[in-house]
Formats: sequence, C-alpha cells, structure tokens
Amino acid sequence: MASKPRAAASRRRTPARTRRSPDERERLIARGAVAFFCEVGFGGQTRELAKRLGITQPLLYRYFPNKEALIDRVYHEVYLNRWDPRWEELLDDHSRPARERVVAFYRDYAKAVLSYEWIRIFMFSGLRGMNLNSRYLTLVRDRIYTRVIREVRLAYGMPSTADVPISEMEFELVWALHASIFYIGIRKWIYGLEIPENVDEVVANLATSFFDGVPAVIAKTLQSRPLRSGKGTNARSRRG
Amino acid sequence: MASKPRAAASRRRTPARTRRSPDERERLIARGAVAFFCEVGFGGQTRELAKRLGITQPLLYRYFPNKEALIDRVYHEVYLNRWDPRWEELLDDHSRPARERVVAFYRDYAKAVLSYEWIRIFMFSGLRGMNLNSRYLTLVRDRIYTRVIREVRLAYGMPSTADVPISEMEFELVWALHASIFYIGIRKWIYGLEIPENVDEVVANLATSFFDGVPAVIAKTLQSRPLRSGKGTNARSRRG
DNA sequence: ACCGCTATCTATCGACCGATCACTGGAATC
DNA sequence: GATTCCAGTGATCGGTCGATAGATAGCGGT
Repeated sequence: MASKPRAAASRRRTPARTRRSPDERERLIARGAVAFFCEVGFGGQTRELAKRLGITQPLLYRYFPNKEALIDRVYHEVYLNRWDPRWEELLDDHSRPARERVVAFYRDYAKAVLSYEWIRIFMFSGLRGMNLNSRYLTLVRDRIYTRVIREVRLAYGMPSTADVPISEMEFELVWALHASIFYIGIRKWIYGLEIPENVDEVVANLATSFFDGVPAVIAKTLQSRPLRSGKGTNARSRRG
Repeated sequence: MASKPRAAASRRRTPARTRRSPDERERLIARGAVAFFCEVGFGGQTRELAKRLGITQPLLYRYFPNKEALIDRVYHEVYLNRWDPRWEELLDDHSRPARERVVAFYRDYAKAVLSYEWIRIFMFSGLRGMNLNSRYLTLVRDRIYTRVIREVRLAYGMPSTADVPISEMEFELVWALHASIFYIGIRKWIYGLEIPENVDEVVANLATSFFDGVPAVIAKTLQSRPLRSGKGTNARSRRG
C-alpha cells in the first residue's frame, strides 16, 4: 500500500516543486539560513528552515553535507563581506580633520553593524564558544582602534603611537565608545527595547564627545599608574 | 525478565545514592541548573545537568514539573536577589558629593553585574525573546538612570528633573556609560577576550569621565533639536 | 515527442531528549 | 528488627531531529 502511487487521483498534487539551478538554490538556502538562524539561534531545526524556504528538509542536505556546514556558511555570509576596506582609507585620509574622520567612520560603522543579523549572529556565535568573535575583534583593534588612537594623538599634539605605544587605558577608551554604539543594537535587537529614532545622531554625538573628551581622560590617567593587563591576547609587550 | 531483580549478584551496586532533604536537594538542583544553563544555554539537556549534579535525570522531575519550570527557577535565581536596594539609597545620600556617589555606585554595580552567570543568563534570556531583560532594564532606568541624571543636573546647577523632564539624549548618555561597563563583561564572558586586570579602576575612570563630560555634551545637544524617539516603552508623554 | 539527467520529494532510520512510572533501599519510628 | 515512608533509580515511552535512500518530476537535448 505504501508503494502504490496514488496518481490516479483527479487532481495533480504537484507540491510547488520549483526546479532551480544549483547555484541559485544554494544562494537561496544560504540567505534563508542566515535569516533563520539569526532569529531562532543555531538550535533551530532544519525542518523549520526548509519550511520557510518552501522546500523539503532533505533538499538542504543536497547542498550542505550537514547542519554544521550550513552554520559555517552562515558565519561566512555574515562575518565576511561585511568589512569595508574603505574604513581604513577613511581614517588614513589626512586631507580631512581628524575629528571629522573619526565621527564619519563611526557613523558608517554603526550603519553597517547595527543590524538585526549582525548583532544576533555575533552574540549567538559568541555564546556558542566560537572564537570568530575574538578573531574579528582583534581585527577591529588592529585596523581601527590603533588608527583612531593614532589620529587622536596627532590631533592633540601628543607623542605618536610609533614613539609611545598605545596604553591599555587608551584602548579601553575606544572600547567604551565601541561598546556604547554596539549596545544600541543590543538594546534593540536582543532586548527588544525601543531606541531613539535618530540613531545616526546619537552615534555622531558619542563619537564627537569621545574625541573631545579623550585628552582630559588620558591626561588624568597618565598621572596615575598605568593599567596592568592580564597576560593577554593583546599584550604584545615581550619584556621578560 | 524485565521485572526479575538481579539482586543475587555478589557485589552490591549501590550507585552512590546520597539521600538528602527535599529542601537541600532542591537548592542543589537550582544552583547546579544556574551554573549549567548559563554555560551551555537553555538548550542544554536535562540528562547532562543531572550527570553534573551526580543524580539521575528523573530526579529533576521530582522537584520541578518540567524543564521550563527549571529554567524559570534559574531566571528567578539570577535576576532577583541581585538587586541591591542600597544602590538607590547611595545615590540619594546627599551628604556625599554627587560625583563621588555616582562613581561609587557604578563601581558597586559593576562588581555585581560583571559576573559569568549574570552576563550570560542576561544574554541568553534576551536572545530567547523573554521580556525579562526589558523589564529589568526599565527598572534600572526608573530607579538608577533618573537618579544619576537628577544628581548631574543638581551638581551642575541645571534645572531639576522635576521642572524640566529628562531628555532622550540625557538617557542616551547614561545608556552609553552603562553599555561601556556592561560590555566589559561581554568581552570577557561571551567573547572570551582578555580584559584589563583592574576592572574596578577602568569603571571608576569611565564613571568619572562621564560625570565630568556630561555638561559639555548636554550643552551642545541643547542647541540642536531634541531627539525624537520612536513611540516607545519609555515615552510616558501622553500628549494626544 | 521521446529520453536522460538531476533537482526535488516521500518515506524512514537511528539517535536523542523530555517526561512518566513502577520499583528500590536507606533511614526514621515504634 | 520489623514497618513505614519517601528520596532516588532503572526502564521506557512518545516525540523530535539530523541524516539517508529510493522514488518522482521538471527541463534540456535530440
């Protein structure tokens, strides 16, 4: 009975089987997987994902060997292709005032990062114990934070970062700015809180007051002893 | 065969059955559940939790009707009993300078909040779509943010919050401080990054520079138009 | 119009997981 | 030291979920 085809029925029960090219189907699945997993987390079920895609669950396994590969694809989809190389160029462009550049960068960075997908995938991958977050943030520190501090030093006539290495506290100040911006996304996309309508303006204010307020803080902290960091990812100091 | 007891075996196979009072066992389970779920997330399996507790999985169901009840207990264990009523008293204590009070509060708050359990449970519950986060943060805003802003206003001779209601941008400034502190915990307990050894000092610096930097920012933003907020949780303005 | 290829589907397997139930054995009571 | 009580266990059920295998149907080539 199970093997008997019931095609004799009057109505063809074509289950909306839309045949697509492998390339297109894979893109569709990858895109859907990003939307799906960043909403429900990586514990989401493949059947549910398939249902949202309008396909059957086994079809996923024609394009991805297993669920983990699908998740890896989501990571690549979200983490890569989101870094804008022009950010570094922008911060290096000495034809514009430093303050303007820093503010412009953070406005742009916030626009790229304060999205539902980015914020949630970032958190999910962090909680899952991936080291993708730390790798990404190491990139941010090396490519962005150092540039921002370099420009601040230059703008206020402080010694260049080549002469006096960046202190832990300086990094912490940039971290604080980064945090206050990123947390806007957390408030909205994770806590479900309302945030100001004009995020761009808030970000601009934060970046501006950072730039204006930094020298006072640095001057203050230079009087006290410097922070000792735990033996760390970023401690490149190899003084024996 | 299934019902036949195989007690005739030579060696007593007592499986470390330690009998405890119901109260104590429930506390043990609740405590273990907090440690377990905040590590692996709420998708963690009851069998694994039981194994860590050194008991069998069905025993969990003697003390909690189902997994969801266990999770609820974890929430209560972490969310409640963590709010310190003295925080409000501290911020209200006009015998000390406002700046000192704000800094002292944030040092204390950071000490309570920058823990593995709190940070991770907070994130997990947020990603799970609970509204516990927003309820908690509404509490923070009403009990803490308003007091902080009130004291800042007072300290700098600005109109009282009773006369001129707190602006969106003022809230955003406190949010930024909150974020820069909370994010230290995220960096450590979610991203697995190294953070400065002396967190207390960093927090003190952040709170101090917040207090010192606020008037300049407020003055600047008062010149421009105020932020319009999306119709929101916190918009108590009932102007029809 | 037929054929072959393969994208897609139906059916199902095996492991896992939350939950239930009847039984067990340690200790308190007499 | 027999009895009772109940914290704790072993066994298992029903549902879920990732993954596989064989059947089916849409499309291009001839």
